[in-house]
Amino acid sequence: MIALIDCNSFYASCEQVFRPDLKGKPVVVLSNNDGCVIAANSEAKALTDIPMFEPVFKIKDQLLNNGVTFFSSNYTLYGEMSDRVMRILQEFSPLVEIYSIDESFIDLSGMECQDLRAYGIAIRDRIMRYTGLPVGVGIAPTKVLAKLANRRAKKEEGNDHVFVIDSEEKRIDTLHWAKIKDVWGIGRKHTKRIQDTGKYSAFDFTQLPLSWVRKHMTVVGERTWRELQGENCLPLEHSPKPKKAIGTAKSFGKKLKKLSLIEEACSYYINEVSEVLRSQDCCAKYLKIFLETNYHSEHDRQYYNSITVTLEVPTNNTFILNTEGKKALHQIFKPGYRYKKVGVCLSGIVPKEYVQTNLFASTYEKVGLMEAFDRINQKFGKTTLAPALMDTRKINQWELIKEERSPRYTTQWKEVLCVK
DNA sequence: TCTGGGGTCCTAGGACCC
DNA sequence: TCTGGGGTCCTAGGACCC
Repeated sequence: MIALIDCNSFYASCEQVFRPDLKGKPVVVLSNNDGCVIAANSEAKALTDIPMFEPVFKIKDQLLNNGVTFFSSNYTLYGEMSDRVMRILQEFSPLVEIYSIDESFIDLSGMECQDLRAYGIAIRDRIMRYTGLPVGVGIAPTKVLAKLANRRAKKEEGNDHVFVIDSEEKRIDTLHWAKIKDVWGIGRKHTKRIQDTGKYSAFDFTQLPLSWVRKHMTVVGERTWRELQGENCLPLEHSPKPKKAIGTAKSFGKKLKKLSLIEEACSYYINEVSEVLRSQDCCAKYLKIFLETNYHSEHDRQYYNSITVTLEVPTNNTFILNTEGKKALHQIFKPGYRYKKVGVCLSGIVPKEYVQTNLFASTYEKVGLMEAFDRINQKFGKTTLAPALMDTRKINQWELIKEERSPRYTTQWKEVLCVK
């Protein structure tokens, strides 16, 4: 058996943990740049029908009139709260697959004879007691069924956020209960295609011939179909796989026309992604830089361009990547546009001990330089050392807007909650 | 005026190899 | 006149996830 543990309205719940005055009140969390709603707690969802990813400016009045509290996203806080939850889960199973910031699959094989519902309740209660975060627990023989069980745990009254599929009757019953779009792995496009054949429940989907599923939804759809019948096709991952691509691209706080400021942001992102790359002991062969204007805006002239640089020798050196990135950016930058976003993406990622060197390469790396660079930044703070191109004093000229960010309660001494 | 960010997997088609 | 057979690698596009 597999359990899926998922935090309820995770970002909003994290904010509420440190603001007990907001208990039982509507809370929403906004995306970067305070652009869209990305999380809303049940009170906020109940109050108004808040569509996720709706631009905030369109619904701000509606939210304010209903006394909803807003937060800008505070990923430092959410990431650290997530670590706490995942550590607790390790007390319940030797195998925990962290699937995302707010959910994990855990292996319960060998425990089938136990009272799994009681076990699920114990997980739910311990996480609440240790972190203050509410979670839902779904337990079933496969991942896709565990996802459905988790959904039912939360949505159906009387389950107290724990639901177990441990018999054929419960499996069939849950498949009838679930709509097609509730199935993990079936998104908007496939839902529509399936509904066009006159099928509406997850059960109906399992009655479609496999040949149809295979033809229209490839092998990915076939796995989902099989998992719903109780056949395991998606094994738990024992260890996190190294990333195949590492990228970052954020909208500027305001539209930028000047190349020099875009350069700053670009070097900042390169610094960030190369640090992630080094943390997994890898090097990258390709560096992609892209630049874009605001495609939502009708009156602005539009421009998008990207360039992928093939590095002579795969590297994770911030300085080499910065030099290459700057050259690439100069090639695609065209004056006269109001730019909204610059992005960088590293790919062709290989473990650093397998890097294929090049006899004629002109780059020369100082051994140990980046290790020292990272250690100093870990000890004294994120940008204690940075390439000169990245002028941290100018950051406010392009950085994202986060007007309502809560304190970083758990990671900054100066921001620790004070109890009187 | 203001519209998120970071990923994965699969397939088809083209270019190329011997 | 007749024009093979077995591959790999890369990219773009589509679908999905949180």
